[in-house]
Amino acid sequence: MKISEAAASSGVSAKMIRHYEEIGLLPPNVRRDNSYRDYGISEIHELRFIRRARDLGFGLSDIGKLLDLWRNKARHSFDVKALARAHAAELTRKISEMEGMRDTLEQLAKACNGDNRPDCPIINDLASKP
Amino acid sequence: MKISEAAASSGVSAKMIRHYEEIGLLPPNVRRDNSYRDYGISEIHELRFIRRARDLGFGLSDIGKLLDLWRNKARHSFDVKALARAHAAELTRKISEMEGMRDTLEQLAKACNGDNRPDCPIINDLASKP
DNA sequence: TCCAACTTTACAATTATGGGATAGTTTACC
DNA sequence: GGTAAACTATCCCATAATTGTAAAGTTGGA
Repeated sequence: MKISEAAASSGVSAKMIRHYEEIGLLPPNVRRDNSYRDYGISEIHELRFIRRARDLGFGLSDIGKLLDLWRNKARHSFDVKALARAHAAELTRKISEMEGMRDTLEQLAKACNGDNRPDCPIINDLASKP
Repeated sequence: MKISEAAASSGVSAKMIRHYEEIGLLPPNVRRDNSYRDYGISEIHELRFIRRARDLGFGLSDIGKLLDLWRNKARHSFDVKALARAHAAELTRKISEMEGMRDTLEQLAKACNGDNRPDCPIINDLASKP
């Protein structure tokens, strides 16, 4: 299977497949005589694994660890669980942070007339906070 | 006031002050004879404005627009409000996305034994989603 | 005067992805 | 068989915001 087919059936762009290979997330691909990369079913599975992990917000560093665990049949599920929980906690932290921003913004926007005059609590807040 | 003092009293690092100047967010700073940048009260206020906007998650492009509005005494508050609401909506969108990730992860983690055995619903999910 | 602490500029790294250029290869069609 | 479209390869650049580092010049106090 050529790279564009692998991309289509994994949901990872050809550009990214090459990139993941370059940074060592994927092992160097065997080339055919024409120097084209060649992909089989197992590579497609790896790419889908990466794609799903990306969709869940994992960073490439975590994905590398998850791939190692996946490949390791002697893995301990608590290692996987720890990675998942740590990432979930980080997501929760970011969510809280963003909720704080959004709530502040909504509060300020609610207090803003939104008319043709210049007076605006939003600008005032930005300008006056020490 | 030298740059490190401006940094200390605005909460924006010296590095970032120079960067904001370079990308045009701040006007070119008047230099003293020694080529050192010199800051006064009004510059500190601008820097604090930027810092507060960053704390609310605005991107530098939006911050540029907000600074223009702030400087423009003939501004219309609805322009400010529109920026704030658009950013709040974007935050909400990202929050939802991340909540989805987190909830999926927590659900999978809950179903994972987290013991010494390899079986793990998290890995299974990553490996099996098409 | 000398040294520490500062400032300057310039360049690189980070994270993950996309865009483009150029050169070589395959494939489909005539 | 030849030609053109479509593909692949590699390389460099760009994004957004921030930090780090290095080299060279400046200040200020002992």
